[in-house]
Amino acid sequence: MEEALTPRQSRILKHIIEEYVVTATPVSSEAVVRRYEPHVSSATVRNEMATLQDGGFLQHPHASAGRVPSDVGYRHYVQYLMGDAHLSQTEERTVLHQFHQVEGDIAEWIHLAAAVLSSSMQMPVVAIPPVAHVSRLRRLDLVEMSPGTVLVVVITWSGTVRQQLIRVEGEPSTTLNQLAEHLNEAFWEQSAADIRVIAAGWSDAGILEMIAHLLDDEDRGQAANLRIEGLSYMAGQPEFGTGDRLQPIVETLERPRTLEALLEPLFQAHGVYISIGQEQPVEALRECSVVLGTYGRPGDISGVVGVIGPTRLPYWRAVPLVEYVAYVLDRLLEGTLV
Amino acid sequence: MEEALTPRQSRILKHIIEEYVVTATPVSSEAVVRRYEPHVSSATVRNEMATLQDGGFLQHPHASAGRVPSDVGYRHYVQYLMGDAHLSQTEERTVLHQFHQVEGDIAEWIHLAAAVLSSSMQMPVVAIPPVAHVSRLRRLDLVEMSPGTVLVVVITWSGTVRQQLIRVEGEPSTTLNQLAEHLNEAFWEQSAADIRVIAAGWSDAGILEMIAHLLDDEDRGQAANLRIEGLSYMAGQPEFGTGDRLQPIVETLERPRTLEALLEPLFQAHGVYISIGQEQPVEALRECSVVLGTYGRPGDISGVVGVIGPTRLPYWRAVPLVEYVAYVLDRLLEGTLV
DNA sequence: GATTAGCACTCGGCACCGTTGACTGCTAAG
DNA sequence: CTTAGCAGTCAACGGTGCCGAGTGCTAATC
Repeated sequence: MEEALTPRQSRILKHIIEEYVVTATPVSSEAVVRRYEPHVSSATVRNEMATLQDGGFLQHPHASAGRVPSDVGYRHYVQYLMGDAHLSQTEERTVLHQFHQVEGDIAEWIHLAAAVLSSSMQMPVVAIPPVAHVSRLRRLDLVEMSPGTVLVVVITWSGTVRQQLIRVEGEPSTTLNQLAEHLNEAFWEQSAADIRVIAAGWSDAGILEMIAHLLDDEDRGQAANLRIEGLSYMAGQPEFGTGDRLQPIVETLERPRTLEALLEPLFQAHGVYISIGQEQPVEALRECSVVLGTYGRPGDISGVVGVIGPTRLPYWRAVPLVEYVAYVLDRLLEGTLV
Repeated sequence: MEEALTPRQSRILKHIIEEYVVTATPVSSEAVVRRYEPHVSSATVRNEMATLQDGGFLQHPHASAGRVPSDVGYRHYVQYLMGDAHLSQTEERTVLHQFHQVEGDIAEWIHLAAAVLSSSMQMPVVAIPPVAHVSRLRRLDLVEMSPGTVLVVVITWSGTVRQQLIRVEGEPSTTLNQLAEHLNEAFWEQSAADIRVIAAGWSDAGILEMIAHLLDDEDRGQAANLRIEGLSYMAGQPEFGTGDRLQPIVETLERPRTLEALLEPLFQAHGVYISIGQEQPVEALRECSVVLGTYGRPGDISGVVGVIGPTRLPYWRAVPLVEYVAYVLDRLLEGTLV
């Protein structure tokens, strides 16, 4: 274990990070003195920077360049140096106001959350609508689309709606409503597992399996609903300027599977979660960081919103913003938006 | 108007395009002779190439480079030179087989169509689920989510499901099912316009307007459902290798509005539609081409699938592939998949 | 008249190179 | 512990010259 940082070292690290995040170029000792620490000489700062580098907080691209924060440096920053920033009153009001506009529409919530985050951060965004840990049936509908084809619509406890077409052998359509009513009574508030248990000793197991499957689907259904927006912002980042650097990252972000893996731990946790560079489980995102926030009730109905960017991302803005958007979604989900 | 092309000029143009699409580098007269026209000398080909250039079919990046097809050249190619390529039997079977796997699930159809196209073409893909020109109500559901909050679920004639939360003043929930039943009877097969007319002379206009709005939504709802996938492939294209070229394009493709504009004409038409480079209405896509296919019944229920890439795209593969995928979706939509 | 060989010409790309300037690390003095 | 001073390092930059790919033209040939 290294020595703890002196107050001045902490300050210098903080300055370097905040400078580098903005300029995207290595920070020199001169720059630190000029902009932040005018009472010491650049030589002093150089000594401190060398110490910080030994501690693993900074990197040195080459001899005649300034310093760049390392993943460890960023981690230290978000844990000890950043403080807990908040949005300003007016910013909070602006965000809230936008959500007021779409109060009723679940699908729009998550869309808007993505839009707010990505336009404000100028970075890609992931947003997952509220999904239930264990889905229970709230309502079932059977609608005849054409002779022999029935649309099964399942509404889950969390308000997600899923549908699937199935074919049936020529049954009189009058039965359909009655059948739906019957199933609704029988399986109200049941989970996929429950339904499967009952289905075992049932004659018409086919449609029940389908219903159970649709409920299942929601559990692992983040993939379907998981949406990433603002990928174009990645192309604007100087570290990913060339196509060959950019392509694997965008490809990874487009694939729902890897994102799912990225978000997996979140469904247990609560609050804001930050993963920086190498900490990432996903290989291709080794030069990226994510700031994620959960909303809803962990283990029950919950979702995730967050931003993704290069490790050089303005954590001090991302964290409070994600925090606040998650908070608003939380309240929306509780139906208590004032 | 220029002279019509001689057969040999046509052949050379065709060769140059097919070569350039694969190699992405200007094609020299020597290359044409070597690979395609061994019975004439390079000087002859040069003369023909000069003529083609005068006709506007080719471009000449600089004096010591080969020729590159122009937009006019590509247009000529797809109209007269390409012929009507088809997928091989085995390719068709492969595609069909994949669709068999997900026969029941509407949402999966369009997803799969996108996956098939983008993985086969290695290019971005747009895919719009079937939307109705005029949506009619097939079924309505009212589900109480929590006291005072009701989820309105609308199933349209084309099988799209849309939902929205509304708040109501403390009404006994027993009425809710009856109310839904009542509304279902009253508005079965009605369009948004119809409902609005009736709503005018009705006491409880709020919920009716909501229902009408959800039906409206589907009309302009392409935006919500419009999905573009495989953006990462754009980063792999040599013409968009640098971030500053790539960014405006990806940004444009991510914005549903501009895509909608791009697809607008399609909802009237039928068959495969090709737009090349400058022909595009969208400014930022001046160096891109799209190959789009419609499925469904034009003017009624229809959707669009297609690929987007640099003008240098393998039209001879894109066209039959899009054609076939659209054809399969067509049949799926008719419920006649064998 | 169409084709072709031959040749001069053009121009982008690349490697090379010295210069510049931005920073650092070190040392020795304060 | 701090600081001034200085030598050392290295990326970036602009210039130069060469190479080679590929053309356009011309004159000879079929």
